[in-house]
Amino acid sequence: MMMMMVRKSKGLGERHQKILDFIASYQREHKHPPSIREIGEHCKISSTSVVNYYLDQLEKEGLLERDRKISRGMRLVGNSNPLGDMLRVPVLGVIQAGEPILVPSESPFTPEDSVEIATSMMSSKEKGKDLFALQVQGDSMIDAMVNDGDIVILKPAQEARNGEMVAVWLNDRNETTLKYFYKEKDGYRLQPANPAFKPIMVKKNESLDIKGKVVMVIRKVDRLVA
Amino acid sequence: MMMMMVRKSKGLGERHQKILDFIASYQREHKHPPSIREIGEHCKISSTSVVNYYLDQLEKEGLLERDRKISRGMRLVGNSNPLGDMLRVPVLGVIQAGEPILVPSESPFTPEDSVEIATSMMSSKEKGKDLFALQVQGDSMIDAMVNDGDIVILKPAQEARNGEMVAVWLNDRNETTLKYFYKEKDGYRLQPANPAFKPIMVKKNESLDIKGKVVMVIRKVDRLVA
DNA sequence: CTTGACACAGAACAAGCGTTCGGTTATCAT
DNA sequence: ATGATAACCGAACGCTTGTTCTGTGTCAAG
Repeated sequence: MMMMMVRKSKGLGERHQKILDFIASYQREHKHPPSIREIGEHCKISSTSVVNYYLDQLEKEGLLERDRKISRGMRLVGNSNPLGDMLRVPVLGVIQAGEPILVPSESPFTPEDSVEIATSMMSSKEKGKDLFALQVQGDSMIDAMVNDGDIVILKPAQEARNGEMVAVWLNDRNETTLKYFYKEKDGYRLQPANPAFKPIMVKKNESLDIKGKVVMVIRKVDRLVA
Repeated sequence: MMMMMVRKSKGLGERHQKILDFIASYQREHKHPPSIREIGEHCKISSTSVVNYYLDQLEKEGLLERDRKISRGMRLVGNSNPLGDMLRVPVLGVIQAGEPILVPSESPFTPEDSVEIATSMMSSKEKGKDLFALQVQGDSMIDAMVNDGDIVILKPAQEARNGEMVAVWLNDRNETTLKYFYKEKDGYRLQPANPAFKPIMVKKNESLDIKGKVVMVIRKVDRLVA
């Protein structure tokens, strides 16, 4: 006689996990959910009703959501969900001292590369798709706590409110830099993120060229350093 | 007589864009692609054949991929694709000087929160799901170029290779810190990421408690700073 | 004025697919 | 034993959905 998978409703069974894993991997590969029959084939379940049976259980346990009556109408919930909203932010070039910063309109070429950021990591209003990214080259931003190789995500802007971190072109110093912006009575104060560094004071008559607001800094540490 | 949308094959039309946008928003909402008829309804196209007609064009222009014969078998390609592979990394707690670092096995509770990272941002081998994240509290990591509030993504580890950034518990100093790890002849050298700081030398007999390797640092700058 | 492409509509067809129902086997408490 | 329940199978039903075919009005080139 055939052996049944004995589980008797004590939590998640092997079959449940296998189905969950398959949905995740299928979704990763095809970018859309599998059909009931496809799940059945892969998990060696010969009847669609059994797959449906398991899917219902997974839904009851809150691991899956189903849109009844519509084909492939399912999605994984919680940590197992491999797909999520993301923004593809184009990396327009590099930012370094001594060279003007690129802004989207100035970029002559299509972005060579881009970085993907989960929308859940973005604050509500930065989710517009005008964001762009730059890779920091050199150690000139260490006072802004930004390392060589870091990726900064920027939102185009020509002005800023107090406390916002901006990318500015300092004409008299001939350099691009990242600083917290503060408007003061006699001009502007550009405060480094690192409290060990002193602020830069810019007088009202001097030109202050804000290029964008920094919304995120990302550092991949998988590379080695000397 | 009825006015036709005249486009005559010169690039992308208004209709094409509307369809693209609808697929993206539908996918964002339902986590699976729409059906041809759903596209038609929303874009005011009364015939499924016309939707199919447009979908074919979008595919030819490389903006869409289609899995023929299967329901809702389509996906956006390139920058318009709102969905992508991501890892949900649990934020297990905070890391701060003076307190031991949490490692996954020590965490007694389910993660309160988590951060979503695109797998494309991860180097190949860190994609296992044993990663965890900690939020930095305080300014004690500024020599590691890590700011108050930053989120560090860690991979559990008890040992490290030269050049890797590790989270260590320094017993004699009674603090947690992030440093680049180097094994030397008489012990270990812990190098701050910021070149302005001096390395910490640890002798062989002293205890060096590596808790994990840092694979990424993320800083959300949308919050304001004093 | 014709011709042909383009942009549609509508209907019909055939798969794809979720759902349901009757039936079977195994395990377990009573 | 026996009934209840969980874990299945297989088949049928019918809606969903992609596909295809015929036809129509528009517009620009010849």
